[in-house]
Amino acid sequence: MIAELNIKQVEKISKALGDPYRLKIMKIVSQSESCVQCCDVSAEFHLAQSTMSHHIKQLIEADLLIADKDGRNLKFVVNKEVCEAYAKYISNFTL
Amino acid sequence: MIAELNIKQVEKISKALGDPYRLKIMKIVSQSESCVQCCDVSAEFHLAQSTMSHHIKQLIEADLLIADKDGRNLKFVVNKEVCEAYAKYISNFTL
DNA sequence: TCAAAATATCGAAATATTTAGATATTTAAA
DNA sequence: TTTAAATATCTAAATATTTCGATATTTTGA
Repeated sequence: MIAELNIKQVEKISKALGDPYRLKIMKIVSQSESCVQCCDVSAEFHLAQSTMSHHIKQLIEADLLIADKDGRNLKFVVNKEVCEAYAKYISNFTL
Repeated sequence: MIAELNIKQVEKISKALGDPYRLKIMKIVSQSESCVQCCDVSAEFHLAQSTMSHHIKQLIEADLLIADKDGRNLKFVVNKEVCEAYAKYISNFTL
């Protein structure tokens, strides 16, 4: 269980989510049964490979995705704890 | 009750939250008992008035704050429904 | 070992965001 | 009615982000 996000983390997560491609990546990963790889996600977009790599890196650095290098592939899943902690932080604005 | 946010709205809200000043504004407004005004918030930051105005505008345009012009003041409160809808959208990444 | 696949990194151009100062607008109060 | 207060808008500079192409790295498979 993640304690609480600090404001710097919330800023970074918000920034990571403030892009249409990265939001779609989150959706794809979250809706997939198993781990997803970069090349799976890339196939869905008309973006250069280096651009995709950059977007995915931002999601990983914001801790929204957990990545695991598997051979020459990079697999990832949604970091549920961080998503929940972030959602909770936002919800607290309504108290 | 707000139906569901679409991805464009989520992107806009995330962008609005991806800035330290705007996050602090949300915190101040959410923690205040009553309505808050621009000049109250401005007092907390070392930013030009035009810059504050710009930040607040972004929060209002993202529907995170509801503003109400009261004489020469602009009062605002947190838009709880939108915050909840946004938090829910994020939470759904963990399903 | 060599070639191909998957991803990462670097450099640079294009675009977007942040910020402040100057000025405008609107309203309240003297 | 004049002045001051609160906020908004415009412009331009500074900074950050997005994107791509080229190249590097790592690993698998022939």
